[in-house]
Amino acid sequence: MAAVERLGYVANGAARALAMRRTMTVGAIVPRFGGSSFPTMIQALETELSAHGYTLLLSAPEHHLSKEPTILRALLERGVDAVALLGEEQLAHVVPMLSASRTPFVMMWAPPLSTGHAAVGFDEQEAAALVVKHLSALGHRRLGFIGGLTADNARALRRFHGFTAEVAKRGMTISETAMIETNYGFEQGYAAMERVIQVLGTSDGPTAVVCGNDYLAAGALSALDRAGVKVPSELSIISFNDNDFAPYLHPPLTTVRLPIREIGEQAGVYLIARMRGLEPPERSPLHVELVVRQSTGKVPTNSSRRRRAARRITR
Amino acid sequence: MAAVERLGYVANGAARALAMRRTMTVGAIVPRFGGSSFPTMIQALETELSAHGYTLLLSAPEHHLSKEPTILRALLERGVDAVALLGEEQLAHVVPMLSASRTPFVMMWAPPLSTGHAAVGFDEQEAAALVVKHLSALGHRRLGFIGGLTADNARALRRFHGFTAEVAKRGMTISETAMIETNYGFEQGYAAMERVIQVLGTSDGPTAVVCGNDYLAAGALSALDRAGVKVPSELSIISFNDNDFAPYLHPPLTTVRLPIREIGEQAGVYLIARMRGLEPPERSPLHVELVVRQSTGKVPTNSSRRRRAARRITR
DNA sequence: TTGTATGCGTTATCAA
DNA sequence: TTGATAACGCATACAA
Repeated sequence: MAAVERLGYVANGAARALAMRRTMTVGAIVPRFGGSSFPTMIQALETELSAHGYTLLLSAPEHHLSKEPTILRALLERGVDAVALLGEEQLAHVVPMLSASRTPFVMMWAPPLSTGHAAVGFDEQEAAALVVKHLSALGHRRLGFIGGLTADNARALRRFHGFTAEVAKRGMTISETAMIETNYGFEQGYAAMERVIQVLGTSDGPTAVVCGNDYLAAGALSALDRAGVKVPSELSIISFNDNDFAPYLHPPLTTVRLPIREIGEQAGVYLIARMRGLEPPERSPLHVELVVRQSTGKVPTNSSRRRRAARRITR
Repeated sequence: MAAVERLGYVANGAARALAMRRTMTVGAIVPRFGGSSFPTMIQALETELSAHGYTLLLSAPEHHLSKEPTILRALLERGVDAVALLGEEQLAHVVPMLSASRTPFVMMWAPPLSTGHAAVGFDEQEAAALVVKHLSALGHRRLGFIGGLTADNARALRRFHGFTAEVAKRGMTISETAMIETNYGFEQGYAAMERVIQVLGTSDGPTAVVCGNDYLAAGALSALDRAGVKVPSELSIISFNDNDFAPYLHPPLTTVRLPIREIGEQAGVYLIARMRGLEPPERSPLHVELVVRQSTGKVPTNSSRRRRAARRITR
């Protein structure tokens, strides 16, 4: 080791990889990486991997389903020992290629058991249900939803389904013009809320709107502010908290906190076990959590007024 | 190629790297990656690299100056053809190791010529000066600054210096209690602004506060909202726009837009040229830009009142 | 054009 | 324990 130090010797990983038949490298394919909440997940993944001597090879295609098999191929040619993918929707060639090369892989932010492959995620529908329940408890009966594009985003789709299912289950109604699908982003949230504002107070108007993520929520809040609509007394907003900043918005929103860091962490743990030929440890389910930051937002209804009156009497 | 397709053949990159003496891989060391504005930069870098057949090996140490030479070493052992570093402050061993292995490297988000090494960044002091000039033009005379920790963050330090220098140059004054250094973050911005609120209206109180990035700004806005302070009529806020969301806050802030994506892009272009043994193209300087989103925020002064009166008379 | 041998730097195997 | 040697899979230079 003294000689190593003195001569500045650095091992040749290519030669080592050739002889050992492993590169101590893990690939990740994460589309639309910048401007999303994926970096948090990737940071956690990288931390876990590097703690065990692995290095992360990151591919960040600009478009999700960029049709080229070349991305995964490039990773496999680099000899990655395992691969982490984003989402369960993968191009047809992906899984076969991975299987053919006997490369362990895991799908991140995907429903655990749906595809038959290893996946780590949380129950997005439950998260949406949590939100609807909360609004229901506050007395809201008519809701809107500003969410991501469901066509190319399975996560947005699950949130949307969770939302509509719970609304139906509770006999609540949906404001048609306040059901908006759009790209994630501030401008998009702003534009969407501008449309919702048109129907506020009308028979189609919602008393609460669920935002698919905090970028949308921030934009929506801006639009409401500009229009002079009071949050949450005139319209309640609640948001999925992809980026953990909705609770700090102005006014702070009630949110569902999503375990994003944990996805990366568990994905790392899983892959490391697989690469070592060990049985991956039982994964503890990831929990979503409602974080209430608004004290108001309760919609007074006749029945709740009656209950309050009744309570007073009992005392 | 038909046989390749049929047999599912995938080249062995390790063997290829051994023979070719290059891996077509670039390493990046980017500390505190999640929750920062670095992902935008990295996405751009990766896009540029992958367009030329290179793959990105990402290291994301949790702490900036994690004392271990092992991070760079791991990258070099993987045989990266080039390395991208964040910032100009590097551990003593970094540059020597890179030079010894004759690995091209570039420092991202660093002042272009200060270190004698290749660096791509923008003039952060100019950005700060732009902000101060703007506030000065609005009539502000007494400013505060809520910024990042300057001790371990050269970028925050440059912004701070640019701010104080321009304030001094213009004969403006500084509100001592409104000069706050803290970690970037919503909570931190909130807490910092709470302290500033204490002195608002007093002789030490600022009429405008510059926020070191948009996380801080969002927190600060929340604190102001809670305290019932009107923005910008009672206190103006302006922010460096690391994450491009300050313009969409509530109320939208005037910001300095920073060319973050462009850093990654130029770093990629530079490294690719170096790896090919070509002379890197002349780099066009990266420009910061003031984005005004607040129509108000003007502080009425005696002189401006006089001017307005004068104008009225002229008509 | 097609085939063959050698080197790349390490690990692993086997013999001493 | 130490030393020599054969893979590892590809690129390249050279020969046919």
